[in-house]
Amino acid sequence: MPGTRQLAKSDLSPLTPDFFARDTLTVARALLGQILVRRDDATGKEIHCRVVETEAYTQDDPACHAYGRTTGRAATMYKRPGIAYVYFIYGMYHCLNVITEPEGKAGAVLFRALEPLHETRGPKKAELRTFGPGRLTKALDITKALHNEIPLTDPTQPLYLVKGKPVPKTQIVTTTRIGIKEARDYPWRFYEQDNPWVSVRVPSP
DNA sequence: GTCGCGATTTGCT
DNA sequence: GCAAATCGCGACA
Repeated sequence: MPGTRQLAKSDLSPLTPDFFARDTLTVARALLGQILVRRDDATGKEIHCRVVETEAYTQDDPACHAYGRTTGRAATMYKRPGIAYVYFIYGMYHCLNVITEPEGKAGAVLFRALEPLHETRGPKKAELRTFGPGRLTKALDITKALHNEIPLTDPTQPLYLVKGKPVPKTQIVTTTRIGIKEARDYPWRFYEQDNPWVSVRVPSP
């Protein structure tokens, strides 16, 4: 269909396992600007969100669930790159991560904030409250029971990632992670500068 | 089996 | 600013 403004198929191409089978910090930055798709199979409706804030967790990182552990929930972090790691926290919230590094090496990126692409109102009045790791899973109905360990590289899944426009390096803010005791000083949180959907911004000078 | 606490959010002081 | 909500997981017995 020449001349139409319909999205080209390549615009919806999923991220591949190769994208995730890299250094966790690289993936955490590269994920900014990519698109998370949530499909409701009952209605066929899809919600598309840009990734605007991430955090990295690695095997050698004292704040990581897989630090010194290979069993229990930590086992997920050693599995195939590109699958989801969803855990339940504080008795009421789920957190969404994607597994990184080659299989056998633990690593994950936590999704901390998303920008819903068809949300017309700002974060404060938004129907979809997708800023903050606990809020975004609630807004998109993401749960451990339904979504843990599903491949986010597979568009037949109700939750998956497709290619977006990467956020340029100059627009990425690098800072410390939120809500952890260990390794508080690691600069392993990344977000898109000036994006209103970011959960916690570094105080401006 | 029991205990303490967490990659959070909200509401109240 | 601070504490409550609320339960799975990991540590220890």
